[in-house]
Amino acid sequence: MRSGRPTIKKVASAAGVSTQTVSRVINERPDVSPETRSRVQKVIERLGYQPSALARSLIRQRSYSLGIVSAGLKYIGPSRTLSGIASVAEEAGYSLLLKELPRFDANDITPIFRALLSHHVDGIIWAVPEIGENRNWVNEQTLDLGVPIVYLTMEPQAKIPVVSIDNYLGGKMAMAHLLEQGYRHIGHISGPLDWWESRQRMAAWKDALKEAGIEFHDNYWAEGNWSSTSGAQAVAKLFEQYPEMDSIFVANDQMALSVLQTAYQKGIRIPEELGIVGFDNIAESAYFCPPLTTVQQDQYEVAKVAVEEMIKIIEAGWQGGELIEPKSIILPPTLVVRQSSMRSKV
Amino acid sequence: MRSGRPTIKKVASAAGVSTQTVSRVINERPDVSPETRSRVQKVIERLGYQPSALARSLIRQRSYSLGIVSAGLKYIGPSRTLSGIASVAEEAGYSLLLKELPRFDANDITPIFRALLSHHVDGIIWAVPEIGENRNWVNEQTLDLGVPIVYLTMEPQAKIPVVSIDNYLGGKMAMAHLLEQGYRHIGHISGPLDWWESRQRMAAWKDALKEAGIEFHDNYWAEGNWSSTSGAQAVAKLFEQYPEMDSIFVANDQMALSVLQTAYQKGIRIPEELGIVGFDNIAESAYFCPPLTTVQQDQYEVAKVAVEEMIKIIEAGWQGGELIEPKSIILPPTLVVRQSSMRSKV
DNA sequence: CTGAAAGCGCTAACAC
DNA sequence: GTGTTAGCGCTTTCAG
Repeated sequence: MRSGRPTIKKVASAAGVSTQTVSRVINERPDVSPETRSRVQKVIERLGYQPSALARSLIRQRSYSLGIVSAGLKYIGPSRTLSGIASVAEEAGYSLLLKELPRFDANDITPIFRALLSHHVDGIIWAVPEIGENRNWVNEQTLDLGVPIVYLTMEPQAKIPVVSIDNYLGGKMAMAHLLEQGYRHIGHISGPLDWWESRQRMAAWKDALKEAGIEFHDNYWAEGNWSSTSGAQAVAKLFEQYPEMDSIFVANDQMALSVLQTAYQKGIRIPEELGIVGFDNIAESAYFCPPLTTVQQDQYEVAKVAVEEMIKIIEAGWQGGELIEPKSIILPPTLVVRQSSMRSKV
Repeated sequence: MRSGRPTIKKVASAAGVSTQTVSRVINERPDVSPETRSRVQKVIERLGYQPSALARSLIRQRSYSLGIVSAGLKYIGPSRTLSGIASVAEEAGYSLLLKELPRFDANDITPIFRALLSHHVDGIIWAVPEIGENRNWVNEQTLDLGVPIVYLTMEPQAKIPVVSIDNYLGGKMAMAHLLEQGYRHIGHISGPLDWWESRQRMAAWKDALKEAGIEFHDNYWAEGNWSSTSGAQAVAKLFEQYPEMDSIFVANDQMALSVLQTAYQKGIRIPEELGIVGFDNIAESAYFCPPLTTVQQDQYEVAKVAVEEMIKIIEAGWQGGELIEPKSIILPPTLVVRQSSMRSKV
């Protein structure tokens, strides 16, 4: 069988004290005599004793662990977010229990919550983008889990803590830049419109056109599904539907990549004949041909803020003080200007 | 305070039975009368009772949870691996405790193990690539954690369970393809040479040259650090050092991307004047200009095999049967041929 | 078939 | 300062 980790009992008997005294030592309580303390310390070292987080969680009714629900980890966005969550949580002394949804639009979330709660997590970070109906449960009355939830990437709502990038603002920044560069026939390749983020980015495009006094037509945009493949199809459609088009605001970098490829194949010069702005600033986009102008979202910052918010809520609830009024936090993206949109060299 | 989840006691008293009867019901033991069972079931439903995984782990000395140690989650490789681990573990009924190392070459792994063990994980999957000295501890005598460890992406060793892609074979496949296409002056851009994977890929390049009777010179290769930026520098160096070069085997797709960009800027035609093969098959590589030939590693499969192996070891150890002889599992990659290396159109 | 008692590893509350 | 008792939520004997 297993070698068996030492328990508090073993340490106690090896040091010739009671388990309570050992407990006091490992919790750094003041009421232990220096001699006893150091004697116990030595035994702990020698035996390589490590207190059981499980037993502690049970008795303290506090686990110092967070449940993280994620989806699409094989994509770069979600994994960057997770990476941020992991490092910030680590630093704050929280462990992470990870659950990945099999699909973005997974509806049956009950087992997820059950599993997380059965491990007594102190809070849950819902790091799944808002898509279609996949947030319907948020306001259900039955949703009293007894632990706080912080949501990432969803439409801010009253009484719910949400942390997200301002996708609308990002779209506006992209559009302002294109307009400033003198482009007037700006097309749009959107993400799937059941995604909240897609709709935000598209709304920014529409509003920017309107505000610039440019007429809008349904031929001016096409829907993709974030993949490069869908981007290639969307841009082909746009070239047909909108021949005067002189630039495109593309809802992510992967799709923008295939726009560049298509333009290259057709001999269309970028940025002279066609300006391109993407969204996300993936690592590769600085090395596209030509380098891609794009809206950068700082996923790490989102994660950091989310974890900090989570911990704040947990501590507040636990100290019995009045509960924190849940608030939404929307972070601004930044525009990274590169060659693909620099028509007017300054 | 918290609403407080119902405990087995509450269920028991609400159903008018003892706690073990409830226990028997939730564990689907046969020795409960149908009437009692259904009565208890109903109370469980009504109260939304969920047994505490913590308490269970404590008493069963078995947590059904795995510790996953990862690094560089913001990169696509590690996150694809994690994604695979998450879904396979989920399916097998195991929870995941995630720890991310702050750096790839983090040396102080003791706190990681302590944290994981304090949560009574049944096993640990070490999903950190082998770099420099970061595996020195593997064979230390002190490393008797009492739980099995499965290692990903490292040099197979006796008595240690390792799951990895065959990087050497991948390199050989890339080289065989280039040679078959008639390229003879094949350069190499390696990853950082303290990475085991880099060395494997580079060794394949060298050996393939040798086997093809092509002389080798130190001017024929340059070292990168996986990033596109480093790839740009490396290829610039190669063009200088090795003017006759007619093709390059690049150790990952990101660096290959900047080779394509450089060639484009210099007006070098690909694949006619310069053949390129990458490694990884990231999603974007099919949309590079031109589309990139590359060696595909199936990270998901690696993850799947690793989790299955882990569970096998756990179950074997737990059932008291003789321990499984640890074995290494090396999976073959596949070659994805695209335009960047298709000099001889068939 | 069902319940009572003991205990997983730890800590809170009280004694001494 | 230190030990004793009780109990977190559950399961495992062992009676009945």
